[in-house]
Amino acid sequence: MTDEPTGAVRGPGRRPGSPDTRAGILSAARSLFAERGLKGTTIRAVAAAAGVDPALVHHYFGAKDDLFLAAMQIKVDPRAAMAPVVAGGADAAGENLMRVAVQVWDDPEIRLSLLGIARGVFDSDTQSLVRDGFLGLVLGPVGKGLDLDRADVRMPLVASQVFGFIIMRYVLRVEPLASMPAEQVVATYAPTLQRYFTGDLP
Amino acid sequence: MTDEPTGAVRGPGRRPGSPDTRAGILSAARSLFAERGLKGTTIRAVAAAAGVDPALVHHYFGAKDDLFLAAMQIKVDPRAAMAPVVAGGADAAGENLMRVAVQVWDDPEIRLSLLGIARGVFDSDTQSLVRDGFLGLVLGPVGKGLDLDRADVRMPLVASQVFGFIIMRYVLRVEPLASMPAEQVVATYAPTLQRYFTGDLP
DNA sequence: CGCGTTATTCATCATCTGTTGAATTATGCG
DNA sequence: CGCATAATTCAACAGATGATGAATAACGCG
Repeated sequence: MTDEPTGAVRGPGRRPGSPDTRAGILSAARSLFAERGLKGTTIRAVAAAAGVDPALVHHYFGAKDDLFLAAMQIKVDPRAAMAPVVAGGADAAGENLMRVAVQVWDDPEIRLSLLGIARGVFDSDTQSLVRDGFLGLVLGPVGKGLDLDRADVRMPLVASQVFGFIIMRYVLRVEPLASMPAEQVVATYAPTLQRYFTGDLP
Repeated sequence: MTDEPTGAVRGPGRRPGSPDTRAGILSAARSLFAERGLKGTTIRAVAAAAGVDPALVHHYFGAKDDLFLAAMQIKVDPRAAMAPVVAGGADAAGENLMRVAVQVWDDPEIRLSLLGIARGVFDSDTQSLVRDGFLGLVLGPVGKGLDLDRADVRMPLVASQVFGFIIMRYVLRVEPLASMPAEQVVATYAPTLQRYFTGDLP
């Protein structure tokens, strides 16, 4: 019969050619943490989503909080992330933000960290964890004398404003997310947002 | 000696003149749910905050989800809540919203339901619970033919936008909430918000 | 090949959590 | 007063959860 011993590898011991289990766990953790928050996500659920044993999660990442912090580590240079927005000067910032916003919205990793805070998906303890890690990421270079100005802080603030609207409509189900004219929303906000970049707003 | 048997009432049985235990439980539940979310709040924590036994919580409210829904029940007539905003017509809406916004921000009960959704404090399961209860509250009268227009839906949408900014600064600790010029923020947004009420925005 | 190292699972523990049922005391109605 | 009813606590259970340590299998270097 077509009895291929494919899959169903049982018992302990190293697996033959497993690609990158560590990345798989991180990916699964990101999705689940973003969806259900810290307390709502169990190590077992992460392990199941990654197709591994819960013990392996601990083996790689230690305690649950450590896994969470690891999942929050997005490798985005704030200066680079800011560049496409401020390209063309303050005049184009509003319009540029529109494209960046849609981009970020479609990027699960960035969305997790930015929106994770903006949405406040997490309980207060978790928010402290995220905030500290995020502030370290965004403001860290400043502390190291890299001469970033406040625009780096403005980006997540402004972006969260834009996304807040979208999220709000999504949560309230005023209309499905699929039919959401994100561009239109951002364009509407652009004049106000632009003033952030010109410095007219605190 | 001054040995008053005040407090420290041990053992089962009815307590002498307990004021309103049920309300105390609800109040504690509101605070904790707002602070830590559904999954982050335990029945034991609610009971401890209310100074009663966990079993009593179940006795009054049944399952945890039932308690949560009970805690979400805010007795606010959306038409009445909307009135001070739309008073004076669309021209004054932006300014009126400023006062209402500050009011709502200071009202823990309203804040819990409105911001609870806006912040997305809760996991996805919880959000469904909240959303259903909230939509029932806001849109229920419409279903019953009370002829509310979309302004009732706009209010939480707009308010969440305003509050979203405040929350964002609070979470990121750009500056402490106490020194936040809420009026200035709302005033800044007023022109855009106003267009919601005049119907220029979807 | 031999052997240390790494990857992986299994079984298990201690703890926390939601929930229940019995026991106990006050209240109020007749 | 006597007794049903409501209020309240205690003890306990079953399930889930974070975490650990031993066992096992593949890998890679000499």
